[in-house]
Amino acid sequence: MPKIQKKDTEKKIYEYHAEMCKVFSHPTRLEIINTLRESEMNVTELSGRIGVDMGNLSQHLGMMRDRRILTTRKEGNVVYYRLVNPKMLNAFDILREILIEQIKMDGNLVDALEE
Amino acid sequence: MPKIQKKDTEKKIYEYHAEMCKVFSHPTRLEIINTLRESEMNVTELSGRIGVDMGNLSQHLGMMRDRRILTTRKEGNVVYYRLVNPKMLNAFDILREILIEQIKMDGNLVDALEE
DNA sequence: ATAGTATTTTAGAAATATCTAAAATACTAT
DNA sequence: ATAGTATTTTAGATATTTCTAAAATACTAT
Repeated sequence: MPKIQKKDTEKKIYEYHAEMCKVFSHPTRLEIINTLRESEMNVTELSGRIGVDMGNLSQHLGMMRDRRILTTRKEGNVVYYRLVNPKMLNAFDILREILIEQIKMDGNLVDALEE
Repeated sequence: MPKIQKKDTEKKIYEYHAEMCKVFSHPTRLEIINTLRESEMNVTELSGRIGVDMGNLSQHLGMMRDRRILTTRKEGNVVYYRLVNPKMLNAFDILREILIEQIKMDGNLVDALEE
Protein backbone atom coordinates (compact mmCIF):
# COMPACT_ATOMS: atom_id res chain seq x y z
CA MET A 1 0.00 0.00 0.00
CA PRO A 2 1.83 3.12 -1.14
CA LYS A 3 1.97 6.00 1.29
CA ILE A 4 0.02 9.02 0.16
CA GLN A 5 2.58 11.73 -0.45
CA LYS A 6 2.08 15.34 0.47
CA LYS A 7 2.90 15.96 -3.16
CA ASP A 8 -0.16 14.05 -4.38
CA THR A 9 -2.55 15.97 -2.16
CA GLU A 10 -1.00 19.23 -3.23
CA LYS A 11 -1.40 18.34 -6.87
CA LYS A 12 -5.03 17.40 -6.25
CA ILE A 13 -5.67 20.78 -4.65
CA TYR A 14 -4.17 22.53 -7.66
CA GLU A 15 -6.47 20.48 -9.87
CA TYR A 16 -9.61 21.38 -7.96
CA HIS A 17 -8.47 24.96 -7.76
CA ALA A 18 -8.04 25.05 -11.53
CA GLU A 19 -11.37 23.33 -11.99
CA MET A 20 -13.06 26.04 -9.96
CA CYS A 21 -11.23 28.79 -11.80
CA LYS A 22 -12.54 27.55 -15.14
CA VAL A 23 -15.70 29.34 -14.12
CA PHE A 24 -13.83 32.60 -14.72
CA SER A 25 -12.41 31.63 -18.06
CA HIS A 26 -15.43 32.43 -20.25
CA PRO A 27 -16.88 35.90 -20.87
CA THR A 28 -20.47 34.75 -20.55
CA ARG A 29 -19.78 33.23 -17.17
CA LEU A 30 -18.06 36.38 -15.95
CA GLU A 31 -21.09 38.34 -17.05
CA ILE A 32 -23.32 35.94 -15.16
CA ILE A 33 -21.32 36.47 -11.99
CA ASN A 34 -21.39 40.21 -12.38
CA THR A 35 -25.12 40.23 -13.10
CA LEU A 36 -25.87 38.20 -9.98
CA ARG A 37 -23.76 40.54 -7.88
CA GLU A 38 -26.68 42.22 -6.15
CA SER A 39 -29.45 39.67 -6.27
CA GLU A 40 -30.72 36.41 -7.62
CA MET A 41 -32.25 36.23 -11.09
CA ASN A 42 -34.18 33.67 -13.10
CA VAL A 43 -32.90 32.04 -16.26
CA THR A 44 -35.19 33.81 -18.71
CA GLU A 45 -34.29 37.21 -17.35
CA LEU A 46 -30.57 36.37 -17.32
CA SER A 47 -30.87 35.22 -20.89
CA GLY A 48 -32.43 38.52 -21.91
CA ARG A 49 -29.94 40.68 -20.02
CA ILE A 50 -26.85 38.90 -21.24
CA GLY A 51 -28.12 38.13 -24.72
CA VAL A 52 -27.40 34.42 -24.75
CA ASP A 53 -29.92 31.81 -25.77
CA MET A 54 -31.37 29.71 -23.03
CA GLY A 55 -29.89 26.37 -23.97
CA ASN A 56 -26.40 27.72 -23.95
CA LEU A 57 -26.96 29.79 -20.83
CA SER A 58 -28.31 26.79 -18.99
CA GLN A 59 -25.15 24.85 -19.80
CA HIS A 60 -22.98 27.59 -18.33
CA LEU A 61 -25.23 27.87 -15.27
CA GLY A 62 -25.11 24.11 -14.80
CA MET A 63 -21.34 23.92 -14.79
CA MET A 64 -21.18 26.84 -12.37
CA ARG A 65 -23.61 25.06 -10.09
CA ASP A 66 -21.57 21.84 -10.28
CA ARG A 67 -18.62 23.81 -9.01
CA ARG A 68 -20.69 25.29 -6.18
CA ILE A 69 -20.27 28.83 -7.45
CA LEU A 70 -24.00 29.24 -7.98
CA THR A 71 -26.99 27.76 -6.28
CA THR A 72 -30.68 27.71 -7.16
CA ARG A 73 -34.11 28.21 -5.72
CA LYS A 74 -37.21 27.05 -7.53
CA GLU A 75 -40.58 28.78 -7.56
CA GLY A 76 -43.14 27.06 -9.72
CA ASN A 77 -41.37 26.41 -12.96
CA VAL A 78 -39.06 29.37 -12.60
CA VAL A 79 -35.49 28.76 -11.41
CA TYR A 80 -33.64 31.52 -9.64
CA TYR A 81 -29.85 31.46 -9.57
CA ARG A 82 -27.61 33.26 -7.11
CA LEU A 83 -23.99 33.37 -5.98
CA VAL A 84 -23.12 30.94 -3.21
CA ASN A 85 -20.24 32.92 -1.80
CA PRO A 86 -20.00 36.71 -2.15
CA LYS A 87 -16.22 36.44 -1.55
CA MET A 88 -16.16 35.31 -5.14
CA LEU A 89 -16.83 38.92 -6.09
CA ASN A 90 -13.68 40.06 -4.30
CA ALA A 91 -11.61 37.79 -6.51
CA PHE A 92 -13.58 38.92 -9.57
CA ASP A 93 -12.99 42.57 -8.71
CA ILE A 94 -9.28 42.18 -7.98
CA LEU A 95 -8.74 40.48 -11.31
CA ARG A 96 -10.72 43.09 -13.15
CA GLU A 97 -8.71 45.86 -11.46
CA ILE A 98 -5.49 44.21 -12.53
CA LEU A 99 -6.83 43.99 -16.05
CA ILE A 100 -7.86 47.64 -16.15
CA GLU A 101 -4.43 48.72 -14.83
CA GLN A 102 -2.76 46.59 -17.47
CA ILE A 103 -4.82 48.05 -20.28
CA LYS A 104 -4.02 51.57 -19.13
CA MET A 105 -0.30 50.86 -18.78
CA ASP A 106 0.15 48.69 -21.81
CA GLY A 107 -1.66 49.37 -25.02
CA ASN A 108 0.03 46.37 -26.56
CA LEU A 109 -1.73 43.94 -24.25
CA VAL A 110 -4.71 43.93 -26.54
CA ASP A 111 -2.50 43.04 -29.49
CA ALA A 112 -0.69 40.34 -27.55
CA LEU A 113 -4.01 38.72 -26.75
CA GLU A 114 -5.41 39.00 -30.24
CA GLU A 115 -2.51 37.48 -32.15
CA MET B 1 -20.49 54.42 -39.37
CA PRO B 2 -22.20 52.58 -36.54
CA LYS B 3 -21.97 54.14 -33.11
CA ILE B 4 -19.90 52.09 -30.67
CA GLN B 5 -22.30 50.92 -28.00
CA LYS B 6 -21.50 50.74 -24.33
CA LYS B 7 -22.57 47.14 -24.70
CA ASP B 8 -19.73 46.37 -27.13
CA THR B 9 -17.06 47.77 -24.84
CA GLU B 10 -18.50 45.89 -21.91
CA LYS B 11 -18.43 42.65 -23.83
CA LYS B 12 -14.82 43.32 -24.85
CA ILE B 13 -13.87 43.81 -21.22
CA TYR B 14 -15.49 40.50 -20.29
CA GLU B 15 -13.49 38.87 -23.08
CA TYR B 16 -10.17 40.27 -21.91
CA HIS B 17 -11.06 39.47 -18.34
CA ALA B 18 -11.79 35.86 -19.31
CA GLU B 19 -8.60 35.75 -21.35
CA MET B 20 -6.61 36.78 -18.31
CA CYS B 21 -8.41 34.33 -16.07
CA LYS B 22 -7.42 31.44 -18.32
CA VAL B 23 -4.10 31.70 -16.55
CA PHE B 24 -5.82 30.28 -13.48
CA SER B 25 -7.55 27.47 -15.26
CA HIS B 26 -4.69 24.96 -15.35
CA PRO B 27 -3.09 23.27 -12.35
CA THR B 28 0.45 23.69 -13.62
CA ARG B 29 -0.06 27.41 -14.04
CA LEU B 30 -1.50 27.74 -10.55
CA GLU B 31 1.54 25.93 -9.23
CA ILE B 32 3.78 28.31 -11.16
CA ILE B 33 2.06 31.29 -9.56
CA ASN B 34 2.32 29.81 -6.12
CA THR B 35 5.96 28.90 -6.61
CA LEU B 36 6.85 32.42 -7.70
CA ARG B 37 5.03 33.87 -4.69
CA GLU B 38 8.21 34.84 -2.81
CA SER B 39 10.80 35.30 -5.49
CA GLU B 40 11.77 34.89 -9.09
CA MET B 41 13.01 31.56 -10.41
CA ASN B 42 14.62 30.30 -13.59
CA VAL B 43 13.01 27.84 -15.96
CA THR B 44 15.19 24.84 -15.16
CA GLU B 45 14.58 25.19 -11.44
CA LEU B 46 10.84 25.69 -11.94
CA SER B 47 10.79 22.61 -14.12
CA GLY B 48 12.45 20.56 -11.37
CA ARG B 49 10.25 21.89 -8.58
CA ILE B 50 6.98 21.43 -10.38
CA GLY B 51 7.90 18.27 -12.23
CA VAL B 52 6.98 19.36 -15.72
CA ASP B 53 9.27 19.01 -18.72
CA MET B 54 10.80 22.16 -20.03
CA GLY B 55 9.06 22.32 -23.37
CA ASN B 56 5.65 22.15 -21.78
CA LEU B 57 6.60 24.50 -18.95
CA SER B 58 7.92 27.05 -21.39
CA GLN B 59 4.59 27.03 -23.21
CA HIS B 60 2.70 27.78 -20.01
CA LEU B 61 5.20 30.47 -19.04
CA GLY B 62 4.91 32.02 -22.46
CA MET B 63 1.15 32.31 -22.33
CA MET B 64 1.37 33.79 -18.85
CA ARG B 65 3.85 36.33 -20.07
CA ASP B 66 1.62 37.20 -23.04
CA ARG B 67 -1.11 38.03 -20.56
CA ARG B 68 1.27 40.16 -18.50
CA ILE B 69 0.95 37.94 -15.46
CA LEU B 70 4.65 37.09 -15.52
CA THR B 71 7.68 38.96 -16.66
CA THR B 72 11.27 37.92 -17.25
CA ARG B 73 14.83 38.93 -16.64
CA LYS B 74 17.68 37.37 -18.53
CA GLU B 75 21.14 36.62 -17.15
CA GLY B 76 23.41 34.94 -19.65
CA ASN B 77 21.35 32.14 -21.05
CA VAL B 78 19.28 31.74 -17.93
CA VAL B 79 15.78 33.27 -17.89
CA TYR B 80 14.24 34.26 -14.56
CA TYR B 81 10.47 34.57 -14.31
CA ARG B 82 8.54 36.51 -11.69
CA LEU B 83 5.03 37.76 -11.00
CA VAL B 84 4.24 41.18 -12.43
CA ASN B 85 1.59 42.10 -9.91
CA PRO B 86 1.52 40.69 -6.39
CA LYS B 87 -2.20 41.56 -6.18
CA MET B 88 -2.60 38.46 -8.30
CA LEU B 89 -1.80 36.47 -5.17
CA ASN B 90 -4.73 38.02 -3.33
CA ALA B 91 -7.09 36.69 -5.98
CA PHE B 92 -5.31 33.34 -5.93
CA ASP B 93 -5.63 33.13 -2.15
CA ILE B 94 -9.29 34.14 -2.02
CA LEU B 95 -10.18 31.50 -4.57
CA ARG B 96 -8.21 28.86 -2.75
CA GLU B 97 -9.92 29.77 0.53
CA ILE B 98 -13.30 29.43 -1.10
CA LEU B 99 -12.25 26.06 -2.44
CA ILE B 100 -11.03 24.83 0.95
CA GLU B 101 -14.27 25.97 2.61
CA GLN B 102 -16.26 24.17 -0.05
CA ILE B 103 -14.34 20.94 0.37
CA LYS B 104 -14.87 21.06 4.13
CA MET B 105 -18.56 21.81 3.83
CA ASP B 106 -19.37 19.60 0.93
CA GLY B 107 -17.79 16.22 0.52
CA ASN B 108 -19.75 15.74 -2.68
CA LEU B 109 -17.95 18.52 -4.46
CA VAL B 110 -15.18 16.16 -5.37
CA ASP B 111 -17.66 13.73 -6.92
CA ALA B 112 -19.47 16.50 -8.77
CA LEU B 113 -16.20 17.52 -10.36
CA GLU B 114 -15.06 14.03 -11.20
CA GLU B 115 -18.18 12.83 -12.99
C1' DA C 1 34.19 27.47 -35.33
C1' DT C 2 32.59 23.80 -32.00
C1' DA C 3 30.39 21.91 -28.24
C1' DG C 4 27.47 22.49 -24.28
C1' DT C 5 23.65 24.33 -21.56
C1' DA C 6 19.16 26.86 -21.27
C1' DT C 7 15.15 28.04 -23.28
C1' DT C 8 11.73 28.55 -26.93
C1' DT C 9 9.27 27.18 -30.87
C1' DT C 10 7.01 24.05 -33.92
C1' DA C 11 3.90 20.64 -35.79
C1' DG C 12 0.73 17.27 -35.18
C1' DA C 13 -2.01 14.23 -32.17
C1' DA C 14 -5.16 13.90 -28.36
C1' DA C 15 -8.18 15.81 -25.10
C1' DT C 16 -11.47 19.24 -23.72
C1' DA C 17 -14.67 23.05 -24.24
C1' DT C 18 -18.14 25.42 -26.75
C1' DC C 19 -21.98 26.12 -29.71
C1' DT C 20 -26.16 24.83 -32.18
C1' DA C 21 -30.48 22.98 -32.75
C1' DA C 22 -33.60 19.75 -31.35
C1' DA C 23 -35.74 16.90 -27.96
C1' DA C 24 -36.85 16.05 -23.24
C1' DT C 25 -38.38 17.36 -18.63
C1' DA C 26 -40.93 20.04 -15.18
C1' DC C 27 -44.28 22.62 -13.85
C1' DT C 28 -48.85 25.49 -14.45
C1' DA C 29 -53.31 26.29 -15.86
C1' DT C 30 -57.51 24.97 -18.43
C1' DA D 1 -55.64 15.07 -20.62
C1' DT D 2 -53.93 19.19 -23.27
C1' DA D 3 -51.51 23.19 -24.14
C1' DG D 4 -48.25 26.59 -22.68
C1' DT D 5 -44.12 28.39 -20.41
C1' DA D 6 -39.50 27.64 -18.22
C1' DT D 7 -35.59 25.14 -18.03
C1' DT D 8 -32.46 21.28 -18.87
C1' DT D 9 -30.41 17.79 -21.53
C1' DT D 10 -28.63 15.65 -25.59
C1' DA D 11 -25.91 14.73 -29.69
C1' DG D 12 -22.97 16.13 -33.00
C1' DA D 13 -20.17 19.70 -35.22
C1' DT D 14 -16.59 23.07 -34.46
C1' DA D 15 -13.10 25.40 -32.01
C1' DT D 16 -9.66 25.64 -28.56
C1' DT D 17 -6.34 23.83 -25.40
C1' DT D 18 -2.92 20.71 -24.05
C1' DC D 19 0.65 17.41 -24.61
C1' DT D 20 4.55 15.18 -26.91
C1' DA D 21 8.66 14.95 -29.22
C1' DA D 22 11.72 17.06 -32.12
C1' DA D 23 13.98 20.98 -34.01
C1' DA D 24 15.41 25.66 -33.53
C1' DT D 25 17.40 29.60 -31.09
C1' DA D 26 20.36 31.96 -27.72
C1' DC D 27 23.96 32.27 -25.17
C1' DT D 28 28.65 30.62 -23.00
C1' DA D 29 33.01 28.80 -23.04
C1' DT D 30 36.86 26.50 -25.43
